[in-house]
Amino acid sequence: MTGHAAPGRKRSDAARRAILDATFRLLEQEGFDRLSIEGVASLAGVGKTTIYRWWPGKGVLAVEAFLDAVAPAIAFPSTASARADLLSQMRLLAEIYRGPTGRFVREMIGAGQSDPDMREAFIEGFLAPRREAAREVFRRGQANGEFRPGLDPDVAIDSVYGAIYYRLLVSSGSIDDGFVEELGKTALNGIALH
Amino acid sequence: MTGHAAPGRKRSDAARRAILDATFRLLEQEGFDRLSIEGVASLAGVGKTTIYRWWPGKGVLAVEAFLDAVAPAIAFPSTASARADLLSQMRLLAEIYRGPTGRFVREMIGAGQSDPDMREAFIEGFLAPRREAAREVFRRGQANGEFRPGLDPDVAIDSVYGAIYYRLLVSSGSIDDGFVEELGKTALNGIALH
Amino acid sequence: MTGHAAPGRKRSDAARRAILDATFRLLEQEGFDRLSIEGVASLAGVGKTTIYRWWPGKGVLAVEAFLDAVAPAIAFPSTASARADLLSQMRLLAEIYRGPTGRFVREMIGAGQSDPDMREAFIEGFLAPRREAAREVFRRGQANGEFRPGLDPDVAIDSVYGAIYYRLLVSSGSIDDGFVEELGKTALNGIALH
Amino acid sequence: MTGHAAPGRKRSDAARRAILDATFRLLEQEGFDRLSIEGVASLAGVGKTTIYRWWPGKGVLAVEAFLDAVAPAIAFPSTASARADLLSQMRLLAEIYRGPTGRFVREMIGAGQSDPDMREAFIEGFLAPRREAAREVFRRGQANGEFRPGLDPDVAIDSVYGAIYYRLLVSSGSIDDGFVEELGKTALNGIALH
DNA sequence: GACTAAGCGAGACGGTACGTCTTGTCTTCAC
DNA sequence: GTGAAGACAAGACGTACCGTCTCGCTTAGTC
Repeated sequence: MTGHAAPGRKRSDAARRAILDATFRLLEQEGFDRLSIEGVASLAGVGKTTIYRWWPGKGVLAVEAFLDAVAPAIAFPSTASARADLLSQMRLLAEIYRGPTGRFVREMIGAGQSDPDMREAFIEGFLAPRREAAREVFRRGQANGEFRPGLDPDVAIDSVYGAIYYRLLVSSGSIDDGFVEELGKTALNGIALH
Repeated sequence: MTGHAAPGRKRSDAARRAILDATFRLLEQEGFDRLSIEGVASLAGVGKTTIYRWWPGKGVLAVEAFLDAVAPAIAFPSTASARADLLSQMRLLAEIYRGPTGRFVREMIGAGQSDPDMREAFIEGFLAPRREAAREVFRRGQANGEFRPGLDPDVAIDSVYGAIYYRLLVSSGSIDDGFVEELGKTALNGIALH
Repeated sequence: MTGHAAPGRKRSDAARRAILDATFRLLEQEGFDRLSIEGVASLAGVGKTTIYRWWPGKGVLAVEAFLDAVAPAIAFPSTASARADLLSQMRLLAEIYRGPTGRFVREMIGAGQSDPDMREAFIEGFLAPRREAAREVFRRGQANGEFRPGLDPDVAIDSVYGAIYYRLLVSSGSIDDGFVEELGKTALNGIALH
Repeated sequence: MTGHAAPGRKRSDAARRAILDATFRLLEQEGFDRLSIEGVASLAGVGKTTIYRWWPGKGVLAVEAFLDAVAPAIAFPSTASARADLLSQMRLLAEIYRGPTGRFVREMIGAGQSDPDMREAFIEGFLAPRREAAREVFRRGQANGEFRPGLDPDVAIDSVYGAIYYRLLVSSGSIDDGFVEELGKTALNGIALH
C-alpha cells in the first residue's frame, strides 16, 4: 500500500474529455498531419500545459482520441468454422478500412514510423487486440484440422493481414470484396500448384 | 516542337548534385522527420529558392535523394525455377530491409501517407519496378505450371510481399531468415490443409 | 474587541520564515527579474496559495524579504554638527550602495516603476525612515544656524540624496568617496559663485 | 572598400516603421510592463522573427520606439546667462516630465535596472545628449565666472538633475514649478549658510 | 557587343507551431 | 481555516521552418 492519498487537485475529467473530443474533431476535419497541439488546446478551451501534462505529444494524443472515439466498436464473430471466421474477419476489416477509419489507420501507421511512442500506442491499443483475435481463430483452425499443423501462426497472419495493410498503405489497389475473396483463396490454398 | 532553344542560364548540375547529396546525408543522420529544406539548403550551400524551383517539397526531394544514392543497386537474379526465384527475391528484400535501407523505406512509406506527391514518387521510383519484377516471376511460374493458374498475380504478390512490409512497418517481429523461409512455405503451400 | 478568538488553524510562522528566506536567497542569486513566485514556493517547500494568501505579488514579497534580511542594520550616528552628520550619512549610504545592497535597491526602485504596491512598500519600509533621519539632521542644522533658514528641507534632501540615487540608477559614474566629498562641497556650498 | 554589396533582400523599411509605430502605440496604451513582442508583431502585421532579427528584446525596442516618436523634439535654448539657461533647462525638463513623457522615462529607467542593453540604449539615446547640453551650460557658467570654478561639472549636474529624477522615480513629491524654483535656489546657492 | 531571359546565392519577410515558463485561481486532502 | 500539493486557463517566451519575395550576380542564347 502506498498509504497516503495523492495530494493536490484531481485531474479534471472535463478537460480530458474536451481534449479528446477536440482532437478527434480536428483529426477528422484536417487529418493527422495538420493536427496541432495548439489547435487542440484552442478548440478544447484548454491550456497547452494541460495537454503536455498528460500526453507526450500529438502522436499519442491522436491515437488515444481515435481509440476513444472509434475503437469501442469492431468485434469479430465466432462460428464453428475457422476458415469462415477468418474470411469474415477479413471482410469486416476490408469494409472498415474502406470507410473513414481507413484514413485514420493509414495516417497513424504512417506517422508512427517517425514517432515510436505513437507507434507503440497504436499497436498496443488497436492492432494487437485484433491480431490476437486472428491468432485465436488460426489456432482453432489448426486444432480442429482445418489448417496445416506445422505453420507459425504469426507468419500466417502476416501473410493474410499483411496483404490488406499493404494495399492500404502502399499499393493503389482498392480493398474491395473481390480482392478479399481472391486473397482468401490465395492465402488459404497457397500459391504453388501441388 | 518548340523549335527554339530556351533562353537564359542552364540549370546548374553542381547545385543539383549538392542538394541531393546534402539531402541524403541529412536523411542518414537525422531521419526524414527532422530533415528540413532549410537544413538542406544550408548544408548544400544553396539558396532555398533553388530547391523550391525544382522540387515540390521535402517529401519528393527525399525520395529522389534516396533513389539517387541507394536504388541503383538491387537487381533480382533469374533462374529456371520460379519458386526458387521468388524465394531468392524474398531473401534479398529481407536482407536489404534489415539494413539501413529498411529505415529509409519505413520512413518514406510512413511520410507518404500524408504527402501524396511523395507517395507517388516513392511507389513509382522504388516499389513499382520491384513489383514488376515479382510479377514477372509469378507469371513465369504460372506459365510453366509451377504456380496455380487461376490466381490473380497482384493478390498473390500482396500476400507474399505484404507480409514483409507488414513486419517492417507494423509488427515488431524481425524480418530474419527464419521468417522468410516460413513465409515461403506458408504462402506457397497455403494455410488450409486442403 | 470581537470577543471570539479567530477560528481555524493559526498562521504558520515556519512557512512565513521559509518564504522570506527563500525569496531573499533567490533575490541574491538570480536577481529580482528572474525571481518567481513559483520558484519561491518550490524552494521554500510551500504551496503557491500560501504566498498569494499573505502577499499581493512578487514585488511586495521581495521588498519584505529584503527588509527582513538587510534593513535591521543601517542606523545613522548623531553628533553636535549637522554638517558632519549629513556628510557621514552620505558616506555611509555611498558605502552601502557600493555593496550588494546597492543592487537590491536598484532593482527595487526599478521594478517599483511598474508595480505601485511594491514602490509603496519599498518607500515606506526603506526609504522613508532614512529620509526622515536626514530631514531631522537638516532641521537641526537650520535650528543651530549651520544651514540656510529659508530652504525647503525636502528640496534640500532631494538635492543631496537625489544625486546619489541618480548615480546608482542612471549615471555610469561610481559612487566612490571622491564623489561623495565633491557632492558634499557642491550641495552644501552651492553652485553659483555668490 | 569592402567592394561587394551585401547579398540578399534589403531590410524592409515598411516593416521597421510598422514595428516602431506599433511599439509606441502599445507603450502609450498599455505601458512598458504589459508590452510584449507578440503584441507588437500582431499589431504591426509582422512576424516575430522580424523583430528578433533587428532588436535584442523588448527593452531596446521600446527605447528606440520612444526615441523615434518623442525625442526629436526637446532642445534647450541658450542665452547669455548660464544661470538662466540652467534654470530654463530645469523648468523645461520638469514640464516635460509632468506630461506623458514622464511616464515613459520612469518606465525606461525602471526597466533598465534589469536589462543592461535597454539601460545602455536609453542612456545613450536620451539621457546622454541632454546631460551633455547641461554640462555645456555649466562649463560656460564656470568660464564666465557665474559658477564656482573648482567644482566637478558631473557632480554639479547630478546634484541638480538628480533631484528631478529622484522626484520622478522615488519621491511622491510632484515636479511642479515651485519645486523647480526652490531647487534652483538650493542647488545654486548651497545649503550651508557658509 | 548589347539585350534579354532564367538560374543562382543570400537572406528578409509574414506566418504557424513548437515546447517551456510563469501567472493567479481553484480543488483536494491533511492537520 | 491554514497549509502543501498540484491541476487548471491563459498567454508570452524565443526558436525553428515554412514557402514567398526581393536582391545583385552570373551565365547563355538571340538580336
